[in-house]
Amino acid sequence: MIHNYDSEDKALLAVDCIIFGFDQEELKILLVKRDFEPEKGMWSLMGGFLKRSENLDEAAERILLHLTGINNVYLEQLHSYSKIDRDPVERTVSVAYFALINIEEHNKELIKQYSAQWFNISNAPGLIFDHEMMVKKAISRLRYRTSTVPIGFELLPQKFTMRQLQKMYEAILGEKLDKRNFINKINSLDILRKLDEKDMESSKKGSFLYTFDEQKYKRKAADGFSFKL
Amino acid sequence: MIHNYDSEDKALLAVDCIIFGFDQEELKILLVKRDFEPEKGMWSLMGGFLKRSENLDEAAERILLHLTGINNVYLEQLHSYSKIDRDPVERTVSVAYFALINIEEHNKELIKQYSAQWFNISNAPGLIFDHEMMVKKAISRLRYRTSTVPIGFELLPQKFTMRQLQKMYEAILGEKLDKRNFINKINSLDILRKLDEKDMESSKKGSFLYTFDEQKYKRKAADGFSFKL
DNA sequence: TTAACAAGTGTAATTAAAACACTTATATAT
DNA sequence: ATATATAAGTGTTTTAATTACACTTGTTAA
Repeated sequence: MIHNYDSEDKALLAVDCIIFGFDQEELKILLVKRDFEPEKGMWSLMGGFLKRSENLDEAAERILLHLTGINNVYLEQLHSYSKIDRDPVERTVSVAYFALINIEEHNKELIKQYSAQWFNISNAPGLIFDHEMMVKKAISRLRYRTSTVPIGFELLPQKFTMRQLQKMYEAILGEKLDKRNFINKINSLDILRKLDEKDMESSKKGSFLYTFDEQKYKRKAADGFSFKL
Repeated sequence: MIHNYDSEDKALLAVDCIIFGFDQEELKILLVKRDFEPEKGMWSLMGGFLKRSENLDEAAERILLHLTGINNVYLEQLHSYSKIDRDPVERTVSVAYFALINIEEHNKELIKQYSAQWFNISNAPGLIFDHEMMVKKAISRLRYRTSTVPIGFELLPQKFTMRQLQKMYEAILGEKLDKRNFINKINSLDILRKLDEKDMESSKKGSFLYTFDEQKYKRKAADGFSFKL
C-alpha cells in the first residue's frame, strides 16, 4: 500500500446520470440545459456532487429524484471519469450512473424547471465535457444488461403489450426482431403474466396486456434459471 | 445541475487493484499484507491514492508498476466503492481496477518488499474493508470479458500450448471444458498462429506452441468479427 | 358488406453446441 | 529391443437453439 493520507490530493466527486426512457417508439435520454458557466447554454447530463453524508448510489438517487420527481428507480453505476481537466473549473472525478424510468411517470413541471428535455438517442445534441462518452458507454452497457437481466420492464408501464415489449427491445438493441420468434422466446422464459385485459389503443382488435411476474422470476432465478433474450 | 462547487465535500480517491495471474493450474490474485494501521497485518488489495497529476487509469498503472515492476499491462476499471465509513480513517472513495499479468514476469523481489503473496482465488484469506466485494465482482467481470474479448492471453506466456490455454479458461470460468470441442472452437476463431516449435515440458510427445495473432484479430474485428468463446 | 389494420399463431430449415473414444509420438523401464 | 506409460492430437454424430417464413382472426369504419 502506497501510504499517503494527504489531503492535498483530495478531489471533488461528481455524479452524472444517463436517464433512459422509452416513448413507445424510440429510446430516449433526458438532458438538461446548463444555466451556469462553464458551458452555459449547452446540453449536459443531469449531475451533482457527492455529499459527505451519502454514498454514490444515494447521490445518484437524490439527483434523479430532483430532476424527475421519482424514486425507486433502476440505477446502475457505469464508470468513473477522471481526465485531469475534464471540468475546467476544478479537478473533478465524475461517476456516471444510468437509470431506467417509465417515461410517463416523471414530473413534467420539474424537468421544465431544469430546462430539461427528452432526446432520441439517435439525434441527441452535442454534450459538454466527457458526457458523450458516458452516454455511449451507457447504451452499450444497457444493451448487455437488458439482454441478460429482465430490467427492460422498468422502461414500460406496468401493463404492456407484446408489441410494446418488442419495440422496446428493438429500440435498445438497434435492430428489428421477428415478431413470432420474439413472442416464442418471451413465452418460453415464462416470467410474464397474461392478463384478461386488452389494450385498445393500437388496433381495432385490441392486444392482450401482460405484466412482468417478478416473484416468479426470482423463484426461477434462485433455482438456477437465467434470463437470456 | 445541482450546482455546488463546495470544497467541503471533497473526498480522498483511492485506487485498489485486483491483480490476476495464472500458474498453469489455478487463477490467482496478488495480495499485500498491510504494515500500517488500520487493519495492520491483514491482507488487502494493493492500493494507493489518486494524485492531482494523473487520472485513474494512470494511478492504477503506477500502483501496479510499484508492486510488480511491470508496465503495459491489461488494466480495466471495475467499479467505485463509496460506503461512507468504508475506510475508518477518513472518507475515501475507492475505484477498483483489475489487471491481468503473466505471472512469470513480475518482479519477485519487489513483491517481497511489499509482503505480497499470490493466492488461489479458491482459498484466498479474508480481506480488509470492502476488498472481498471487489474481488468477487472482478472475477465475475473477468469471466464475462474473457469470454467476449481475447484478453486471456495476457495471463499466459507469449508462446503457449492449447492445453495451457484450455486450463486457463477452465480456471477462469470455474468449469472443465471438453478438449476436442475447445480446440475446434479456438481453431474456428482463426486468431492463433501455430508455431513449428514444441513445448517438451508437459509430455514426451511434446505439444505444439501457439501465439495469439493480434494483428489478424484486429483486422477481423474491424471487419465485423467478434470473439466469442 | 367489405376494406383496412394490427394481433395472433406454428413449423421447417439452419446453425451452433455438446457428447463422445481411439490413435500417435516419445521417453523410460524392463 | 520391447513393452509400458503419458499426454497430444484428431472427427463425427446427436442434440439443442436460432432463424426464416405467411396466413388467419377480430374489429372498426367506410
